[in-house]
Amino acid sequence: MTSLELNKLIHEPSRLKIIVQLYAVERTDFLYLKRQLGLTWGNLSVHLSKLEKAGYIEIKKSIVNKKTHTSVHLTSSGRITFEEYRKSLKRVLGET
Amino acid sequence: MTSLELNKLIHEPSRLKIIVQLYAVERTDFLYLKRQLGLTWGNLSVHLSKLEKAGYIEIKKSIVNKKTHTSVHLTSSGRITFEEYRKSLKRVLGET
DNA sequence: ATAGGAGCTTTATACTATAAAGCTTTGAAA
DNA sequence: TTTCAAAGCTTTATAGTATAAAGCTCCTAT
Repeated sequence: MTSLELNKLIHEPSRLKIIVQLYAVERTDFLYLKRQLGLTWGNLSVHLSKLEKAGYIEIKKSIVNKKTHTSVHLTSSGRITFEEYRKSLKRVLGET
Repeated sequence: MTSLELNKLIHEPSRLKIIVQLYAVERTDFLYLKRQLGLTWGNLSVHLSKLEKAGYIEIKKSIVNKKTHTSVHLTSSGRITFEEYRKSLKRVLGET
């Protein structure tokens, strides 16, 4: 049963989608994620903070055209953790 | 994004495992699920109630050897909903 | 100067999962 | 024969989490 544990931080739908996106493109920004996933500012902000705190993503802030610009990328820890999550998920789903 | 919605009732890890189990065997009992998934009485009880309320499973109580015996089976609605959930999940995971 | 919007963050509320306590029946021992 | 423990749950309380609302800062246009 231990091998069937699903990382809850990643399992949450919005965060799962964030990670999947980052897994594909390596780096993206706040606004793109917001539009892509249809989240509110607050919601996305909180999710990103949690993922950052866990060390799964890195958040970089810069100034572009005099506006703050937040870009996000998956850390190798995040990448590996996601791959493990996927394996667990497959085990949970089994032969179905 | 609508097609990427994950049924939260099914997405919750314990309930997902319950459904996967039922999907495989069609009918099982309370104690088996409890041992198989390593849940407490209370926890399993609550999860089953929610799944029942949603119409995904049917709970039947009977007396076996003078003891109450709770058996559970997946309704066709539950089966179909799970299959849809699986499809959504695949779409969310995409090419990863 | 100030009004409005972009780009977030922080706080509050409402929901949900887990754990603890309780309930009922049976069976065995004192 | 009453009482003690255990099986088999259910209900209630607590603690954690997600979403929504309000707030903050910087910029640009008027």
